[in-house]
Amino acid sequence: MTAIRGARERARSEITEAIKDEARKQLAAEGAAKLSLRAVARELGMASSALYRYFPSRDDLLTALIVDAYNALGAAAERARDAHAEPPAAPGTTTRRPESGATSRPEKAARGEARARAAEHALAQWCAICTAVRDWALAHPHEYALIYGSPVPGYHAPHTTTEPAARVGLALIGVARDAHAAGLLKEPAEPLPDAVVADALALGAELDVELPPAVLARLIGAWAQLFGLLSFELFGQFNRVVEARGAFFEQAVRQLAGSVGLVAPGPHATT
Amino acid sequence: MTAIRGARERARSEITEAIKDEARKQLAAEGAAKLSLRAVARELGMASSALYRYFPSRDDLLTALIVDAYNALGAAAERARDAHAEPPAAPGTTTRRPESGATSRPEKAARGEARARAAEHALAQWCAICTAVRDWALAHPHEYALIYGSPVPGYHAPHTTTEPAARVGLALIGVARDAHAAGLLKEPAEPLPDAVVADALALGAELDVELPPAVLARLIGAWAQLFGLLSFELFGQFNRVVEARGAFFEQAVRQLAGSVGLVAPGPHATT
DNA sequence: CCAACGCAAGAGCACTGCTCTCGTTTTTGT
DNA sequence: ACAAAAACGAGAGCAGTGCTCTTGCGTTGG
Repeated sequence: MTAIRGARERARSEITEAIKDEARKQLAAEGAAKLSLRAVARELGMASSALYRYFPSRDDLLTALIVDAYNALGAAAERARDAHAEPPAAPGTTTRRPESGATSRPEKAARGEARARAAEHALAQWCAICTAVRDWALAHPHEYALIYGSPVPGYHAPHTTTEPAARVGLALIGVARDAHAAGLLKEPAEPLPDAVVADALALGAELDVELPPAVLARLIGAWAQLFGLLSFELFGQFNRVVEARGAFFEQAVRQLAGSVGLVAPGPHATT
Repeated sequence: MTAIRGARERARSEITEAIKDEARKQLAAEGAAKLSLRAVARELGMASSALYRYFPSRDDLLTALIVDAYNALGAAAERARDAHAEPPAAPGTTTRRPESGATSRPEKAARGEARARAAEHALAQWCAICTAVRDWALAHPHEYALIYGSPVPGYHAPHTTTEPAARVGLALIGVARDAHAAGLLKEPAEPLPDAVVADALALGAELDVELPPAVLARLIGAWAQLFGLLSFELFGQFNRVVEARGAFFEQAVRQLAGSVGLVAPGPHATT
């Protein structure tokens, strides 16, 4: 059955993967523009024409690489988020504070401290996602350029790319959603154009996420700024302008978190 | 002299310009990747080899186009800024307010109103620059992709591009500088990493501009976000996410202005 | 006036994406 | 189990590319 007919299909998927691997290698070495089907075939020891059995055109190979890159980046972001997932109030796992007074402290203060810890957690998650995205981009600059640089000329993103492309955006929105559900989000009070509100509501409904339109709008802005910063850094726009790239990025990301309402709480009270 | 020997040189510069024009046409039609020297030569009725007398390689042609694009974009931004330049308190030019009471009003209130008007002007200038940049980008998407998309593979920006590339950034910084000089800038009080402060100070010294490091850092962030927004809009990342692109952009730009300290004053007082 | 230089044209090289054909191998239907 | 059908690999070939080299023509300057 699947084992017999699988022989071919497994060989096919293996070769497909080998082609993509070799293509990725050339991509990392020379960039998307210099990726050559013939060179890939040559390196794999097959005729160039045979490659067309696996990818009907060069653009299709690129599309496959794009999807993979989106998924790799999205996976990196989600991994960072999950590594900073909120621990379910397990005692003893985090920094144990002196419990000398037992429950003598007013419950309100304890709650406030828990809130502060949760808020800090949300902020850490936000920063972790952003840093993971940056790390991935720095490690795979050409793949980053492939997905966030100029689109290839005649190419219109097929539907298969839109879902992987949304993963980091969704991760960021998720952090905000959780914070909002926990009442940790300071909603910005600003007048919003009706059209923007409509877009935000539609987006919130489509993603099934409960967030004020203003927050959603700012999230999209933060999303764009995140990749604006990365594109500028990777594409050389920061040359002779920003030298401490990492520190600047960290700083900008924290400010970004603040702009969507994720505030870093002071030790006791947030002003 | 220059008129006689200019015969050749004028012909040369004319042909150079014709080549760039035709290249721009193909760029706008098909994108940078499909720009072909042979096609340009064909369209101009000359042998492809003749073209190499004017541009030693395809990358050099692209570089010339990049410089031109940076300059066109920068000029558009500066034009928008100058069109919204602060009128030198010429009476009768702006909305004339009723002077019934002559100088009966307290001087302090009049000054406050002038400050509010100036602040509004700075904000208008900021928004005008950003909108002009967006308009240019929407009108010349491929040229925008050429300068703010993925860099061409083997290509490292020569020194001639750095100056034109800085023009819109400088325009934005100029607005902030003027506002700061007029005492209209609300400096953000936030802890800044030392390395970022150092970069900001170095940049401020190099540009000879008096601005607090925090403002400069936020200006760079705003600069990156501006082009992050545009890249996302132009490269299709906003498909099925943001529909009211213009309104969203306007809104984001206003928020950006606020983040660098350019506050839109209320009719009488700023909270 | 003639050498020197700038210029245009053509041929040619190595490369690309892609198509078509032609055997071979593997899968599948009966 | 055998034949039909589908998938596959290799080669030749087409049109196109960037770029180099050589050749001849025209203008420029000593």
